[in-house]
Amino acid sequence: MARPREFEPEEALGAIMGVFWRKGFEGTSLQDIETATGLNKQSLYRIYADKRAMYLAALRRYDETEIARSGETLSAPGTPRERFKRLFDDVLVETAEDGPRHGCFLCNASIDEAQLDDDARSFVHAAMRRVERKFRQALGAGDAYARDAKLRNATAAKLLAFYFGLRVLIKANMPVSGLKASVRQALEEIRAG
Amino acid sequence: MARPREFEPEEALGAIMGVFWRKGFEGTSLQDIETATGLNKQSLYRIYADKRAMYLAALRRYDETEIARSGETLSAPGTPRERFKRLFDDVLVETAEDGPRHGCFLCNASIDEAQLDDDARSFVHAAMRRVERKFRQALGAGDAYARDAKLRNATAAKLLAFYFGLRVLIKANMPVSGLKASVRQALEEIRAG
DNA sequence: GTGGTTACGGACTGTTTGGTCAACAATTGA
DNA sequence: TCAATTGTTGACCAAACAGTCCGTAACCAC
Repeated sequence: MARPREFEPEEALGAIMGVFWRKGFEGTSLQDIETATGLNKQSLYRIYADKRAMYLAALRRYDETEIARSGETLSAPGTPRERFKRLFDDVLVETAEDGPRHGCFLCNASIDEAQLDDDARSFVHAAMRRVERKFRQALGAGDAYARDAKLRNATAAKLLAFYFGLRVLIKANMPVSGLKASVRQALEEIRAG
Repeated sequence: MARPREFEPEEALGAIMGVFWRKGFEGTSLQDIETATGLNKQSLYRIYADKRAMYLAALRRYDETEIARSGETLSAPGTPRERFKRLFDDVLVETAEDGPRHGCFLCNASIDEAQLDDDARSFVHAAMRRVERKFRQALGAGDAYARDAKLRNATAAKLLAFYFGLRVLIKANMPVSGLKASVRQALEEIRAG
């Protein structure tokens, strides 16, 4: 019937996610997206209505890949402390490899918020709430937290703040030794068993 | 000798700080700055070489006002726990008044980082380190921390991550009740005396 | 007052922005 | 082979961008 597409939209979305993640919404130009995907505007606009739709799709993709991966890390077997140790260790890997420190796309997006539309803003908010719920579930693997919902929720919120703060500090290039020490302490405060 | 200035540069800088704080570097146009200050471009460019110089000046102003105020909050008398309670309560005030949730300008700037020059990046980094030192000093008011430098530094780094994360969560409009509970728990974990 | 000097404000510039258009190329079904 | 349909491409657009220029207004010393 018609000419088939010469590129893979899913691959392109990966590249779009990467560039928005690194440079933010306002900081990314269509030119940047063309370069990152290897496509030109017309092909992009055939798939997405406008730049904001691309950004929203990038957020969704981030949620489906990175956030989902963190969710799996947290839901794999182990005590709460072991689970969060895995999560934090994954984050600290970013500091080891001497590449650019992206930070957390959700976190970055929520700070771009001023120039975001309502759709993106509420998506970010919802995604953060999902992460919080994952944190609660992971804590629920420990007796102390399984018994006490109030303690579980407060601890989840505290760890969520610590988690996002950690990613900001990593992005701001703070010394790794201090960050590792802070993670060690945060983990110790999670009740054993 | 010559015509005197009709505006107060210090006042204008306050307005510049406000707009960059709210909208970020890329998100703020010269037009926005003109509106915020009530000045026109020519008067602005007479004081600052370019937009980046304005941003850097805004960061400095933030450091001299907001960060300095937090420093005073932390260095006023009291146990470490009391001191951090004052700091966190100040932050939570932002959630009560139903205005826009600015977040922390340092935090916002470190995420804008991609499009920042080296001067701004290193200024943000240095300011964060100063905040960290203030945290350490505040902890030093408690015997347990005064005795154990390693514990003090790890706790300071942990509280720093929690603090920045809290500000991100506030900006992302997370429910206040959870944030308050997380603060309560973070404070409880600070050793008494 | 007058001359020298400085501040101000609007008009202007070249570039980049997000987004569109129309011509061309390639593939399919008949 | 030929129409119909779709993908790709580079040219194009108006608006917004950071930054500049210059004529005019206001002030000071004298």
